[in-house]
Amino acid sequence: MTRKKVKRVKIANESKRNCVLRNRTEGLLKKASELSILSDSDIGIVIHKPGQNNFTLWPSPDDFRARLSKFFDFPEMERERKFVKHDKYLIKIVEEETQKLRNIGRRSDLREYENLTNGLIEGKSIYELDLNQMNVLCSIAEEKVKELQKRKEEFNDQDVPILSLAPPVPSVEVIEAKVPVKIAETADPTLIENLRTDPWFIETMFDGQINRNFSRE
Amino acid sequence: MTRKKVKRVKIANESKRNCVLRNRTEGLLKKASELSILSDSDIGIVIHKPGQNNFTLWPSPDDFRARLSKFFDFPEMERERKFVKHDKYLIKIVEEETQKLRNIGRRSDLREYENLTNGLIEGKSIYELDLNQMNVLCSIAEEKVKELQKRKEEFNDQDVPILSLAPPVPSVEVIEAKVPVKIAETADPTLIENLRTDPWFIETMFDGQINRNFSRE
DNA sequence: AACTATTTATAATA
DNA sequence: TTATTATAAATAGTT
Repeated sequence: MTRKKVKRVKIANESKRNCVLRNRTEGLLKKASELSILSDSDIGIVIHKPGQNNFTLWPSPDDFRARLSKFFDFPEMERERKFVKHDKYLIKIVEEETQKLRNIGRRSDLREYENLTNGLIEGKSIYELDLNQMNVLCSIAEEKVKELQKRKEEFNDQDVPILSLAPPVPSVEVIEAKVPVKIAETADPTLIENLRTDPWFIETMFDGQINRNFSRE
Repeated sequence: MTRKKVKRVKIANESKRNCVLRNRTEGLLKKASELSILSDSDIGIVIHKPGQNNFTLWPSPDDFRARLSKFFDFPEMERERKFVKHDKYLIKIVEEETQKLRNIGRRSDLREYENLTNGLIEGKSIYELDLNQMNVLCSIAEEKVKELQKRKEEFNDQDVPILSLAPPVPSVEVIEAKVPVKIAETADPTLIENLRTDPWFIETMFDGQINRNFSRE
């Protein structure tokens, strides 16, 4: 029974991760088959688990190659490769997250968070953030950590990789903040540096925004 | 609102078909994104609407190519291309269809139908069927047509492409039938020939069984 | 591999 | 297009 909403984070437990890979691959291929038939289009899918030398090609490798070569028969598309648009569902997820925060009845840095995520949608990388923006994100991230820790106590869930974010750090006042708010317990440079390189943090805050979708009318 | 169970047939109405393509493509990419993150694997998808010179690549074309080239870095896989296994979900769908027929309290040709679909699962093509097998399929197909016509009256559904199967034909006794049953109103050679080339029939009876899945452990 | 409580996807509609 | 929502389908945790 789907007891929890799915968290968009790599599953820590390996056997569970492989189980999800098997089950969801089947689901994905079914969806692809349906889409292909219903809308009369050709679809090719490749799935690879890094380090496994193990590939799934759908449909058969022959069909897959045929579909690919059709694409490569259009070399003029090369010139358009830079036309990249964002996946709609990712934008939607960010909007929903923002709305969720709003509903919790949030503080003044919410507006900054919104600006931030809008900027990210338009292509800003996490490495271009200024200190205050990073602090805002850290603040929100920390709340997420607390939520997760609480949930961990409730469910003894072993799949939430929150350990890398502990322990709590002392508070620091933010200098040169665009939005002059005091952000408690988040501005420690070590924590920020940890976060900058923490895959869980990046995926939690920015989900798959690095991934992009390409489509040409 | 999803008012109906989805039929695995090409949608006749063009604007609806395009709508489905848009909506379900988004869904498919979302699923792919989730699978990729949750199970820590690389996925590439190409979607092409024939005649449109319009390709969707996911993730970005660069990422997509990178994932592909990883695959082509394993030339020894060429030797294993013939190892093709059937999509589990297709086998499941056939089983469910068979079960549905069984539940309707079916006739003696059900066993033949089962043998038939088993054969198809093991690779037999629709063109290898003998006359009786074709008759059995036609018999069942005709019932499906009746169901569809009934449903059409109920819902005035313009998307069911059943016209090509009408009109009804006179009955013929089957010769050399493995299972000696008289199959009414189905054995007219013209109808059979029509069916053999009717895409709706092929897709309805055999769904996506032509599609195959390749996987190597 | 089967079950089922939930979440998620989506077909028709507005 | 976008939004809504009733229903169908997928699936996480469990057995």
